[in-house]
Amino acid sequence: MSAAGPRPVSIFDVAKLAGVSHQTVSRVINDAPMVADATRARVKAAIADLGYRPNRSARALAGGAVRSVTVLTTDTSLYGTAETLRGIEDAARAAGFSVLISVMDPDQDYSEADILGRLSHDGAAAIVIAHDEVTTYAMRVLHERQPGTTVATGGEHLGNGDRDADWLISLDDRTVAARATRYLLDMGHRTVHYLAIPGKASRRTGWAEALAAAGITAPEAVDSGWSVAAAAEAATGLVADPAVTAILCGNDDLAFGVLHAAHRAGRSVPGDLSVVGFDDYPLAAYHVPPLTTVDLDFRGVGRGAFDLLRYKLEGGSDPRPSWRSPELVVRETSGPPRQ
Amino acid sequence: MSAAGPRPVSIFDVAKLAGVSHQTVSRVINDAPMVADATRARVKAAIADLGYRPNRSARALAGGAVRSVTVLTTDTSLYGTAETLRGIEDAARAAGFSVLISVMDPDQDYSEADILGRLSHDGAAAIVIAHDEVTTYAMRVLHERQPGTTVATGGEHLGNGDRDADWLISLDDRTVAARATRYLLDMGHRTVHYLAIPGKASRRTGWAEALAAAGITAPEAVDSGWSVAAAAEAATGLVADPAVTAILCGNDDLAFGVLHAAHRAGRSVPGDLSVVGFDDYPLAAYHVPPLTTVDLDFRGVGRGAFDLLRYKLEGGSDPRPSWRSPELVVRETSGPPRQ
DNA sequence: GTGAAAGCGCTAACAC
DNA sequence: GTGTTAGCGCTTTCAC
Repeated sequence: MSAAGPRPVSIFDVAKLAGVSHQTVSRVINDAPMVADATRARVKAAIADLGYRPNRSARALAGGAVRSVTVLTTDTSLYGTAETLRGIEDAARAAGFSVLISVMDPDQDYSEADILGRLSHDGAAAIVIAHDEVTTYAMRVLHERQPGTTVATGGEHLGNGDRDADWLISLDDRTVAARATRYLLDMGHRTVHYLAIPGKASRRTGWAEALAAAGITAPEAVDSGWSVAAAAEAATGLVADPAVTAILCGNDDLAFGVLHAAHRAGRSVPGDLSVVGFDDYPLAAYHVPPLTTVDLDFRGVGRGAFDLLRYKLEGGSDPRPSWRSPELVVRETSGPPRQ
Repeated sequence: MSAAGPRPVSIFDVAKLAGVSHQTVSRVINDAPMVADATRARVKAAIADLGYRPNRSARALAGGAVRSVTVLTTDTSLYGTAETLRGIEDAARAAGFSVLISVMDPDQDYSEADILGRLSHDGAAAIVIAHDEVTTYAMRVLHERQPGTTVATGGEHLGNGDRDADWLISLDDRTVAARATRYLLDMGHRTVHYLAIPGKASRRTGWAEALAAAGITAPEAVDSGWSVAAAAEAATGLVADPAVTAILCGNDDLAFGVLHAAHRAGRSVPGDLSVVGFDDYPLAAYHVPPLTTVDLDFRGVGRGAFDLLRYKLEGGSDPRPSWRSPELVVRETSGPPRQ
């Protein structure tokens, strides 16, 4: 069952074959200058011959550049998380970093030690994709214990205003939630209901603020879980009420759930009911009818998070935000209310 | 910009504080026997006091148990991949393994060295989620070079029959594709068309075989890309043809694309056209109308892949398959053809 | 039970 | 340009 095999080839084997010292081999594999071209060629040949591959553990131990990031998150199959992860990966790969992913259980209680223990070593570079209590806690702990090597994305700001800008990247979903709410109001809806997703407080805030700004008392937000099924369930009361003509949803899964519930309740969309989602899943544009929603550039944010981390780690030029701002995408699940 | 900080606490610091040798500390953190209870307690206290955390690189270098897996794949945001990854993570986490993920570019050409170089060291444990050319190649290379530490999932069998069973885990989508085809035929459709997803040859094969078994000459399969958009585009010809009454799709995204195209073409589902997907996305059941599709237990397969890997690495009891078999889930996008 | 010595594969710092 | 030496933090093996 065990897979021992012969001892893997090391830097010394290469050195011997090439007739140089192991240090020269090290120089070659690290593209260091100060190696004669002829020597370099000889070493490279030996490397190819032997199929030598550097051992990252040894490299890390010896104090070489680390070139790896640990991503902490709770659910890699959620659209937003998956896309953010994708963005991180893309950027990390391009920079020659490897990415470790550490998935936490949203229903478990973690200690500081639990969280720190997920890193491969003390002070290891980390990116937290924060979108719930557990990951928000992880983000706090890591930022406090190792601010120089931690970056987070998606999390709500810690209330430090701009001081968070050097480690926390987030999309301004609050403003765009307000924008979406106003859009519905402007079409003539008397109010807008909100189907809330756990954690994303800023979306709810934006919605409430837009209502307040219009002089409307916000109806009670309805809480839903993350899944389409939970949303369909949570929205049954809402869709059954003829007075409800517009619903803003915490994300597209919830919107799909609402659409399903509305269909079952015999309410037509957008005739009887306008539904607006959040996230712009790839499917949203191809749904029947196509879903009005908010485009959120998760992948861009993931890339941005990695760029920022790398800047903290290695310096270089200040990375400039490279992600799209959230934007309302009006499609066919929204319209003016029926007279 | 740099994040130096004080030297992290090592095993020696703990040893000193606890008044023992570093070796004893090593024993304690590895739960080795042969340590007096009093000593153990003292060491544990020192560990907590100092906030000591073992360095995984050092551990790996020194020949300790590795406890990490590298997952190779191309697209972490595809449903099947994301779910498989999730299954691997769940199982890995439960077993105390950390998971590294290495994303490859589906459009790039890789050499053997490129692939081997993605592992943290020679012979590092790897799981390949194979679903396209690049990952299939990676799976071949790794299996050939380090069969004892490689497991793959999703890939088509290499034609070795049962000999692949100890490293390749795949769902039998061929049989269930045939089953889905027969289901449509049995309802009275004269033939079934197939919208093909790249790579998944066994699904196409199952479809073709079922048709052949019914004495029907298979129509030309229509190739689509992975995205909903590509599918909607690819299916325009199909949905425009009134002779086409049933379409089996390579996955649910493609099915959603077909549904979209059908709607645009003014064909009703399932009245004019039956559509069957593959994968059973969470959304499928809540789509309007709910999508007939095939349930594929990716998460179970991911878990199974990890269990198998661990068995290869550490022995123990032979892991038994723990995933659900693929099954056709009939919902509301399929029915008998109109007379 | 516990400690001392050696070494994993590599890079850093220094010599030449 | 290149080689030598000394660790990185840990686990192993072998003493006691």
